[in-house]
Amino acid sequence: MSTSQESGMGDMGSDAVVAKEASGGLSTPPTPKGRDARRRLLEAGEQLFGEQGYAGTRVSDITEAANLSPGAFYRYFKDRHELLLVLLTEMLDRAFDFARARWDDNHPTESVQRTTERYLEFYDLNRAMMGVMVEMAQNDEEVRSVWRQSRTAFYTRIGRALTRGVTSGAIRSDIDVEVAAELLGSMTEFYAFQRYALDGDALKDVPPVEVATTLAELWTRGVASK
Amino acid sequence: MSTSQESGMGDMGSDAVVAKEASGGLSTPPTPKGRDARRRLLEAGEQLFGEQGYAGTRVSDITEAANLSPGAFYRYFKDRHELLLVLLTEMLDRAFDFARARWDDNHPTESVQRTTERYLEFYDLNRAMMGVMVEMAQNDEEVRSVWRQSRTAFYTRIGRALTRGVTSGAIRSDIDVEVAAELLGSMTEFYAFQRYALDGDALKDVPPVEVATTLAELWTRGVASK
Amino acid sequence: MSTSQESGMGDMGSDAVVAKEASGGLSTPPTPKGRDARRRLLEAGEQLFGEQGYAGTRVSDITEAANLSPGAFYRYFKDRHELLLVLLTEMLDRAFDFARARWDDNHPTESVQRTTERYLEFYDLNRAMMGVMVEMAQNDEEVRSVWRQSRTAFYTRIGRALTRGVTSGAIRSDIDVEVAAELLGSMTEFYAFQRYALDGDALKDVPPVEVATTLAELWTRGVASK
Amino acid sequence: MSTSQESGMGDMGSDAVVAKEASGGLSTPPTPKGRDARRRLLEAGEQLFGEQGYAGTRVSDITEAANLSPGAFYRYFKDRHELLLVLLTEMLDRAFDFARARWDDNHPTESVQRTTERYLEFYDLNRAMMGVMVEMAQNDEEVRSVWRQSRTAFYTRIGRALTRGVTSGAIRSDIDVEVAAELLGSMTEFYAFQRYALDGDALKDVPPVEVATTLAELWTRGVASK
DNA sequence: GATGAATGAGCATTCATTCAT
DNA sequence: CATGAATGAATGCTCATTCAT
Repeated sequence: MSTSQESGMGDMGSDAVVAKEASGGLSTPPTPKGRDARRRLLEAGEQLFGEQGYAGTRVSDITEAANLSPGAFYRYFKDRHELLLVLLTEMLDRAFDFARARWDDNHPTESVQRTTERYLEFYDLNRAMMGVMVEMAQNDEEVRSVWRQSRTAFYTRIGRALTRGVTSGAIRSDIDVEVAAELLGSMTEFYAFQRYALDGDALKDVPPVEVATTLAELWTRGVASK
Repeated sequence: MSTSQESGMGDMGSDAVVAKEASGGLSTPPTPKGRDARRRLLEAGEQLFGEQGYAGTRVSDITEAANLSPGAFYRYFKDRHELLLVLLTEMLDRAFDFARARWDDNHPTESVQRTTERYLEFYDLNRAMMGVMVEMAQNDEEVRSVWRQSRTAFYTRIGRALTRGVTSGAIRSDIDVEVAAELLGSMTEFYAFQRYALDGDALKDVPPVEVATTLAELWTRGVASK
Repeated sequence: MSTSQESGMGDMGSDAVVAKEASGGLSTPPTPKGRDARRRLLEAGEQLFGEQGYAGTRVSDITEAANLSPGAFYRYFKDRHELLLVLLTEMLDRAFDFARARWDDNHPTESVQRTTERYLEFYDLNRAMMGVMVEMAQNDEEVRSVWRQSRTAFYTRIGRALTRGVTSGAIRSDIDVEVAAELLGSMTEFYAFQRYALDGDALKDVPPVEVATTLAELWTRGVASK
Repeated sequence: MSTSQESGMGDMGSDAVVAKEASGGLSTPPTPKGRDARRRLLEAGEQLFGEQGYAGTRVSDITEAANLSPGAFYRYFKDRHELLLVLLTEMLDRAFDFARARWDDNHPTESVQRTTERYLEFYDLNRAMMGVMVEMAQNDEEVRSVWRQSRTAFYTRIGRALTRGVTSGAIRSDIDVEVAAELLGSMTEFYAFQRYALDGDALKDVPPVEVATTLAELWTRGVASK
């Protein structure tokens, strides 16, 4: 019989995406003053990239918002692009951890629902940067790469849960687990993307909880009436 | 009893997205020479936007590829952005028509599978422009708008099929049809997006047909074993 | 017996240094207007590089002097550096032709003197750009290269004259013709350089003609009294 | 009768160029630690200016190579330019001393040869900084000045030797001693410059000794066969 | 219809130098 | 003595767009 366990979806967790910031600027300034400046740049970058997109944000916008001179930026980041990568990498790492929820093999529907809620919540909170990531992925191999790694980590986690479900008999054994994991993950991710990033949540009066419920239902039982 | 009918998924089709090109350039040049020039610009634009993204494609790249001088561009399009919109609009219209498949209420799984296959095929063929659309949607309300209309048309079509299924008893009546339609559509769309536009199809050895099958299965029966 | 002949010093002439300007901008604009603009940029560049050095001359200085907008520059030259190369190449070609003088094997001293006078005259006229060339040669391999080719052409020409002199018995046969050619050419070149480019001619009250005479004497008879 | 004497070429030597470093930084720091830091900066500067040119060398490059923080530089030198001047001045002083050789009025050819060998050797050793000096002379009056003073010292030394030679009858009295001195010095200097600084010694298989011999021959006897 | 010359705003980045600690 | 954070002026280059021919 299956047991309730912590993080049934796997633990590729925190190191799924490797930090990458050594190249140009100081990732860990030696003095408190420096660390503070770096932090302010990070915050300003997230804010502005989110509001105006990557292309629409000038380095000088960022330094201004961080109360620094233009030149100071380059002490901490090689260029605008490196700042973006740091921001995205950190966000994806947080997403992976955030969406991790207690998984109960005996109640897969509820488990999916819980995870989905968490995911939607995170997406809602980070919708702006998610949009930036999508924007950039098209022409930027590095962004594509960090995103791909993150998705892979998610799909792997889902795949493990499915596999365990197949073993325990809770999940049908006639489906391609890997493909199913990608499809199910895609369903959640793109729903979130279009709801929060693309449509700006404007017309959606359906509460996320209900979406999570429906999604969990579809996940586990499909649309068939029997 | 249910009947087999053309386009069970709805018919918001061709006029779902309204052509929009009257503002600046001649959408239908009077002379054959002019029509040819315009066509060449359209082709060059699709080619280059797809290869290098919108931001990475200069007007002069396009006119060069179309064997025209830079100035000539503005006889046919108000600006670079209008060309993009024309291209996207036409593509989305074609997508909607292309993915339309005979729908059999008695065999929903097969119907979904057929439609999905068509959709993936279209996406594969137009992956480059799909990527451009995603890139642009982030910061461009007009692009967001044409895309949203297109998605809405799709979801509506799916929703109608679900409603008909509920009526006929083939589909569970306890789900939110609208949300379900969005989720199911999202699953397909994002899978296609990440497979073709983001990952470049590189590592995918699973044939699209199999994906369509799995997806149709999940659609109709979910993952639950019983 | 030796004969008087045209250009006894050789004829590596006009193609000693190959023009190189195809890379970035239009070396030959199709319209007269364009050709005129390019010419104005060339003239302004020569003027300003000469007056303020390469490093001290901004592209905007040049376009301003040429009555053009900053952007226009790049229609005709890839960048500031290409303009410099065009200017230097053309100047060195002219120098080689300019310094060519009728050479009389029976009167080597007079021949050297004539050539030297011409050379000094040319240097005087082009002192500014000569200085720029020297400035740039230190860190710019391309400049070094065009200069080296030009010097080589000169030394070869001198070497031929010496060889012919050896054959005719007018020149000692116990010297290394090649080394001698380099040394003799160096003497002239550096004298000109320090006189015109470095010292600005300020303190020199010795007329060039006298210098040419002395140099020709040293050339042919050295300093020994008998 | 002529006598063999030390440094027949004159002794404007060591003080020909006045040290100039009082303005901004400590030319002689009080503590051993400070003296060491200053020395390291000097060494790093010579190294880097030589390798990358003046324009290509940042203050931070120098301080980094010297294991100091950027700010520390300004304790020892007013600015980057002052460091250069100190370096050049010292080098030119050393050059003047180094090239000094025993002069024998009875054997002028050998004396010239010896001096030339020494000069070429020094140039070879200091080619990098020589190149920097040439680079800078174009636009920097101070550099021009220290160089001019150094050359003048050399030419004066040569001129004295010539004058003495005229007096003793070893040298023709019909030449302009001053001009001849400049020309002869130029010949050596520019040969060295183009050989070591410009062409990088790459293609030169003629050993310096042979060059010195040929040069001494040309110097004393010219190219005329009798 | 087409050309190509001209525009000029826009922006990332560098680096010598200063200064608080 | 030394550090390292901060400055901010300076500038080359791009490219969408206009317009005279």
